[in-house]
Amino acid sequence: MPPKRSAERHAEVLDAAIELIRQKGIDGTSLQDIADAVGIKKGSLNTYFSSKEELVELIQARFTEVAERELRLIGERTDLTPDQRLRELLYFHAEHCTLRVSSPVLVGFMQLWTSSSSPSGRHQPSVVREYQRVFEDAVAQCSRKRIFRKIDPVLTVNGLMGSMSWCAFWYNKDEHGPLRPLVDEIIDMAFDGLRAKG
Amino acid sequence: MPPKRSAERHAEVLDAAIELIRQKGIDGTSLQDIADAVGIKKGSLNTYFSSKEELVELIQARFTEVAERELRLIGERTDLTPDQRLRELLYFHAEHCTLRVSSPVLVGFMQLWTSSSSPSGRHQPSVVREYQRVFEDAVAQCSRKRIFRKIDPVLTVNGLMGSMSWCAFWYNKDEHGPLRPLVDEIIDMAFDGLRAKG
DNA sequence: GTCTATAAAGCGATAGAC
DNA sequence: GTCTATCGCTTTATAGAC
Repeated sequence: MPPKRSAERHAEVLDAAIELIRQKGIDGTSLQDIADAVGIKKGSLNTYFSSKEELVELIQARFTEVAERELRLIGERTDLTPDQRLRELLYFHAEHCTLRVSSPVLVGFMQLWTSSSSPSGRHQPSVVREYQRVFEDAVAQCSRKRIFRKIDPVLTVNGLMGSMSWCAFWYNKDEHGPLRPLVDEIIDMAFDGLRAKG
Repeated sequence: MPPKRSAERHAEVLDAAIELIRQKGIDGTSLQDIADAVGIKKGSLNTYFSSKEELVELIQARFTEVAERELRLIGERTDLTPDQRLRELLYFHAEHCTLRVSSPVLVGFMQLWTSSSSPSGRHQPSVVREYQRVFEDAVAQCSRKRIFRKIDPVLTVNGLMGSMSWCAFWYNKDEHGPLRPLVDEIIDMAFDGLRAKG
């Protein structure tokens, strides 16, 4: 394999690793698998990361970065009503779980994501906690504007995000077609149960 | 370690394996771990199963067996209205995912469960498919009795089961207390969106 | 039924030549 | 930047003594 410019190859390695982990999970993906996919030898991988643990951290960082940027963009949209904003947030989550992270690895990421990197303390606010807060705030705002009735935002978000995340388990593009209309219908049903009466 | 009666030891080995896999996942649990937990030597395990793959199949079979029995029992209860029956089914699923199979291993089981053992064909009706059918039938019956409005049972069940399964990710007994009231509240919100108008 | 011992394979990590 | 080669470790699986 001829040498390539570093940045280019670096991205290539990361992409291949993400795709393999998407299919087979972290434990199921060996460095040999990744090297084969890129077309280099296993030993050469240490140019791009010094250990498998570091590789996982790199992927995790990219995953988080993408999510946070998208969430911020949705939050900044002033053309949406609070419930429309919540809908966009939920759809993003469904898409993120379904299309970018497949079910085998979703739990792995959730665990990595949840576990605080700091060893001290027990249950620090983690990245996931902040991620979820965005959804809870959106629900609370819907309640405040009397679009939703008075509900527990945390429990509501847990229920809603479950319906979205679960798409990763049953949704198949070839079988079901585009994801958006399916998710919209699920959200419609859920929102109907949350709306203020009258 | 003194010899024990076969059936007794067999159950002991299976219980230990389930508990370890619950905590650390399938890949994260070695035969050495299981042998240590039972207090026998690794090599002795082949008395109870001939390979790790067979062990996983044994556990999977027990898991499925329990689920099917419980579902059948709920289905036979004549004291429940259709929506109450659906609620019990959903609660069972939440409990099954949350208390009996923890999040690290939930996906593993889902995959094993989903994948057909028969190599021919692509997407046979799997055990999961039949499991889900029970829920779809319960939803359809709610629609027929005009308790719910006219809705797509498949999509509805996917949404509802997602909310239930997701409990495995966020629910913590010490932090949240009993599971039942939380699940009931989520189901209340969801059912409110499904009820027939007027 | 349990043990010891070992085979055979795969893993991540690293050193050193080019 | 890539390769070869190898180390040290863990894994599953198996054979044979007691």
